[in-house]
Amino acid sequence: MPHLLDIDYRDGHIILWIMHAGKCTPHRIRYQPRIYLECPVHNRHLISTLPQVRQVRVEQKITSLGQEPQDVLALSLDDWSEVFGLADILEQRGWKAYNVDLPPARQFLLERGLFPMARLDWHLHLDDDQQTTGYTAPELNTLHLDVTPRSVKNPCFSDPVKEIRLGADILENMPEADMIEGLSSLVKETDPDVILTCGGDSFQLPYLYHRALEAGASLQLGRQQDDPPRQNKGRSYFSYGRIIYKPGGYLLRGRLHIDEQTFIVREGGMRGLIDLGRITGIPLQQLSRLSPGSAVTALQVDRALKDGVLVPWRRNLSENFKTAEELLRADRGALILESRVGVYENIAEMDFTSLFPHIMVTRNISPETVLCDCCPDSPVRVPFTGYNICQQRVGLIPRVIGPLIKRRMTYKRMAESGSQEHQMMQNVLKWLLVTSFGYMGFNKARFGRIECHESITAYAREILLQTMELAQDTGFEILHGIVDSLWVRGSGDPRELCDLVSGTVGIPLELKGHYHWIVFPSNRHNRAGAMNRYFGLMKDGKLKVRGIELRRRDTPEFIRRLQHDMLEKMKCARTVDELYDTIPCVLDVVRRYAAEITCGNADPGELVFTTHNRYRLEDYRQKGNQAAALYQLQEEGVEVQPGQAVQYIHTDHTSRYYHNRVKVAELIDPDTVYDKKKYYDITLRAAESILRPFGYDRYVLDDVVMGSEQMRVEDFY
DNA sequence: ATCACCCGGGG
DNA sequence: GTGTACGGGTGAT
Repeated sequence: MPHLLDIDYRDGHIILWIMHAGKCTPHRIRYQPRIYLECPVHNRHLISTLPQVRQVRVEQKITSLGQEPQDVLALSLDDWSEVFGLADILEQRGWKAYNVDLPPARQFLLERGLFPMARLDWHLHLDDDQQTTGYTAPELNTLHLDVTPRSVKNPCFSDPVKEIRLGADILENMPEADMIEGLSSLVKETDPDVILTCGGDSFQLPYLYHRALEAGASLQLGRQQDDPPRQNKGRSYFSYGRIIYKPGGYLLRGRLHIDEQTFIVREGGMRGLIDLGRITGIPLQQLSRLSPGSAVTALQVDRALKDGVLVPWRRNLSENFKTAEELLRADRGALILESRVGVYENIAEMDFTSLFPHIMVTRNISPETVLCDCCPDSPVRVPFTGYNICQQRVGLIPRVIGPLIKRRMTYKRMAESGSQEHQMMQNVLKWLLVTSFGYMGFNKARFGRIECHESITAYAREILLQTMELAQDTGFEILHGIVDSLWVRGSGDPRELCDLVSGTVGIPLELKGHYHWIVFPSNRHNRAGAMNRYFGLMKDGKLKVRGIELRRRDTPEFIRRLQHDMLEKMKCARTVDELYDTIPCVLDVVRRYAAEITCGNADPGELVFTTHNRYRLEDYRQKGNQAAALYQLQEEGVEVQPGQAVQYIHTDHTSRYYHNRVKVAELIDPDTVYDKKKYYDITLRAAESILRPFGYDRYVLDDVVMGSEQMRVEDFY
């Protein structure tokens, strides 16, 4: 049966790319996309005289969640390219425009009930069910594309192409133009549905197009001539508390260019992407380049549109600064306990699965249900804040999240029998669920509202407190708790506690496992318990480590190995007593690594710190290591966007000139000498992170290490 | 001492 | 087309 591979909108036409019997062909359909306008109906004739507007109809639509339908104008457009200008003119008259940022391809799919990868009948009508989990994904002819420039060390666009690989075929040892045209014909012959690249958006494709231009070769990777590569400037944006650099996407016509270095593909694979494409209705090339937050928004938009709700056009979203009062209210997050510092055995860990999504669904949290106008006297109140919640109808968010939780559970069950594909699909859905919460508190989120965010964390705190109470009532002692997890000790059966809590709260509390031993270290500066660092050995033999250097992406490989090797020694212990017995071996590890550093034998490549700069060089107010590294790169003519990685090693930590304190990784050569004293200090600090609970801080460790090596501080100089 | 700046999540 | 708040760390001033 035919399947819908991709969809495109061009020159007033929708192009459906239909796969069937190993071939993929385009089908052009005339299509007039629509925008909606909230304005007095008598203006319809005036509006229909506007040049781009083909037709104006009156329709009943909901313009705001939770309101009743009202008359609005539906404007059919001949051409979408001027839509923003048109919407601008209309809004300047004081009317409100809707569905303006809903691309024509998506409108078309929604209208016909279609979605990417849907199975179609011979008349190109839907022969599939969008919500089912029991569909078969079509066979996709998939080839991997890789391009290598001549210079491997510092690849740049001026380097000629050395080698091109497409699937099993290799093009090399020929003039560059021949190689590029060879690729074009190879793609045409093998006719893949999907071209996979590893970082194709950030390097391979822009590089190939650039080389094709330089060499005067023609390059075509799509099933039709690709758009001349747009000036795909990457963007830097703020997400998950840090700046992320996102390259512009290189999309093909009639063939999918999927870059594996995107969040959704990395977490869900091709199979997870297809699954998400089906339920969001977003074409796969675009979808693969979205953040999970945008994907979940897409699901919400999809649900809203199907319910007859219009999507307001939001432009020029200025940074709205929160007032002090708002901040005070909003930042009451979920509950985090201070851990009880120490080394423990026989600890059980229990987690609520998808706590926040479950709260949204079971407590009916949605922008239109929290503080709704219809139930001001409802007895159901959000804890701590006292907000009322709608008792009349189920909110948009629960209607989206509920089925999503169910879908994930289905895949999770199927994954239990070892299906890798279902594992990937449940994994990517997990990320949608996780971000669906954060999005609530995002001031620019489409269906976000700070009171929802607040209500969810309020419920979460109440639930964790309630759980702690039940645990204590049934004879358990609480050692640590973070948001949705609890570490307890006691003679009772933790499984019974889980069942009791699950029943009382209405959200499943799961026994994550038991620990042979677990360590909750104190703060580095005082004796208080750290709230987010611990490590322990689970009874299934796995180490669980949080918060320490090992887990950080800026940590040098050398330090990561050190902590890994230390923990490997501790892994032999089954009890706290045995754990103390391993300490001499662990100290040996520290000695070995410290000696390697002080002898100058460590590999500088393993000492590299990898950080992601938040600002551009001129915006750094404090000239630290990042700024120094950026400075060196700038001297070399390398431009670094905020969010891109910067790598450096410490070369002279005490130098008077900040830009001499480090050396950027690109400039490391065989003569580069690292700062032994600095790295010795870093090594001991990393060791301390693990050993402090056993009485070894970095000064004690210094004695232990130096004593055995018969070394003196003078050896450094 | 205080401020600037980095990182974190799961399997 | 872009979750927050916050704790924990290091390093500069």
